Amino acid sequence: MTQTDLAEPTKLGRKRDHTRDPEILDAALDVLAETGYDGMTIDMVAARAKAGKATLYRRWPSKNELVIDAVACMKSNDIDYDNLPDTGTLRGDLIAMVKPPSIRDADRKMRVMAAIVSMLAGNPELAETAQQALIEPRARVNRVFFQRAIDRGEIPTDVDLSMLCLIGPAMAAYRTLMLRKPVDRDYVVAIIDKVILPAAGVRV
Amino acid sequence: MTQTDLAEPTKLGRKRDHTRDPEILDAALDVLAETGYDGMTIDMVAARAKAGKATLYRRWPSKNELVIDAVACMKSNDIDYDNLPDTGTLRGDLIAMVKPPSIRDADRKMRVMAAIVSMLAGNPELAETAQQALIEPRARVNRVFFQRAIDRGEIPTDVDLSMLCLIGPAMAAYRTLMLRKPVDRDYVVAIIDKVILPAAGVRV
DNA sequence: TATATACGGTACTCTGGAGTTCCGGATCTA
DNA sequence: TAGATCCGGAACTCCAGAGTACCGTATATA
Repeated sequence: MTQTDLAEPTKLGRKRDHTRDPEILDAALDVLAETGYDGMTIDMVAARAKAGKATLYRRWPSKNELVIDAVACMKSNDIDYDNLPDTGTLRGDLIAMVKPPSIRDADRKMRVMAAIVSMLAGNPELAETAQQALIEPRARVNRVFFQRAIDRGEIPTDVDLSMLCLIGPAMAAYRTLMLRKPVDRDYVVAIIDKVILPAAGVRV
Repeated sequence: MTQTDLAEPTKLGRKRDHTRDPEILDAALDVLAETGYDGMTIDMVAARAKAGKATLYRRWPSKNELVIDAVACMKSNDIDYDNLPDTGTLRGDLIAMVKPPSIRDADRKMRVMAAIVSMLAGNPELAETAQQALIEPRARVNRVFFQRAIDRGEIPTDVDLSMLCLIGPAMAAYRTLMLRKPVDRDYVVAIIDKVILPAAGVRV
């Protein structure tokens, strides 16, 4: 086999340790959430990940690509759509999603969203990534719950699903980003009971 | 009268043309909405206002103070709280606020909010200014409408006013900042009919 | 073993933007 | 009129941060 073989270059030298990728991306998310996009520096990320700056630039060509990858990786360890809670009532299902780890995870996502909101307009790739990683997963869970409620006859069949799915995320985002108040369990329950369920037309 | 008189220095020289202040602040808001806080440069603002950079630094000590003043000045030409529409129904009052100029104004406020969201955590003064100029005015109008509806017996007396007032702003902000879709008249009417009025407990 | 690449770490270059200074001209007071 | 301060505009200093280069060391292949 020659060195000019196209299919198998068979790299020489020490191999890149890809187990560090998630650690670096996680550090990037921490810094991003704390300081915002422009406040975040590559040195901060490298220091937090206990890595060299060159190591980061070997893996991502620029700060922008690193941030996009970091945002994208928030999607994975998220939700198992095949094993969502199924309590038999819409309220039960919605409340079941309000657990401390879920809240903490959502809070971090909010802060990351705050950090990149002003970039979305001029950065379509980042916008698309944020949509897929931060927006869509939560809406998807809600769609499952509302569809079940429709199938059970718990809520009318003519409700506006896309609108209903957004109420929770919208209220939580507004409280975090604009009002800068904590989204705790009591607040989420209040949103469910006072806004979402009435809007869904649940019998009271 | 000596020059060392404390009360009346009686400034010499050409006087500062304060009619330019609003023009400069308005230019700052345009640039802010278009490029975000960090994307905005003093040169951009000066160029758009057809002013010299020194003129800006004569009036505001730093970029941060300029932005705070610009955000604060969005509060004024806003709403006449003594002459709010009074149609006799909650729905009528809410719909009456959905006019093209009001929508355009709200859209600009949203973009400015997007531009500064990531700064709020580390900039309490800016956060307070944004609260007073962008958040509170709209909530205040809503409170008037909902209180009237309570007084008329149109909605229950035990509704959560503070929660109700946030639904509209939260849904509109989410759609603009996160989903990056336009908040047009149809969408606002849909929010009112499908979410706000059911949550308020209006008889249907 | 010789070579090539990864590693953490440090020092470097380069660019853009905040803030300052100065200019010629205009406008104010004494 | 003389001195002071404004104006728009241009040139300047200064610095932080993106990205690059190189070090000594570690780990891979041939």
